[in-house]
Amino acid sequence: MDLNLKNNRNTRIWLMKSEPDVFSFSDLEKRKNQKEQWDGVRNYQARNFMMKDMQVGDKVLFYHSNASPTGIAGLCEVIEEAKPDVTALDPNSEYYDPKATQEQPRWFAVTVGKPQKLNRFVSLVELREKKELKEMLLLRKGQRLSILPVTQHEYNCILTMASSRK
DNA sequence: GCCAACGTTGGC
DNA sequence: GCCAACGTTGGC
Repeated sequence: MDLNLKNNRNTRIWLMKSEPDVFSFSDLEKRKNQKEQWDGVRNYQARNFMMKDMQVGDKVLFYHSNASPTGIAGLCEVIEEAKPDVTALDPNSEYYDPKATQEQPRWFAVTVGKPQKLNRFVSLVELREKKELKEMLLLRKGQRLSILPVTQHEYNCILTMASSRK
């Protein structure tokens, strides 16, 4: 499976999926200081993006998954580097991982903030219709990773879509 | 709710 | 290390 997900230092833009029923873009806007640690990720590839590749200042497309409609709900930024995801240590958390310990936290998460509204929601259906986005990882069959790198070109294209009418 | 397409687990 | 069984993701 060649998804071209290798470590890429030029990557400064990411797409992060969240189920709006759990945590939506407007939830981020309402948070104190408008920031939130991206906890609950329990996939190593997504974790490694947060631990190894994401840097403070990276741009993030906030994507609503498992929703109607699904799509890009807003923008935000990485504002703190990855730190231990303490929900893994909490037996009462739905994200509890018995294999995680204080010494070996196992799961890490960046903190995102600076939510920035888009003129409008850009749905997955619309993204699929764009020829320019044909190669976008999000749109690949079987791609389920909850954190994905986005190219500058894809980012620009989506911002243009969001600032213009359907 | 269905189910394709993944990822993870654990026996061997 | 292989791989079947199982669990999860996420669009529809």
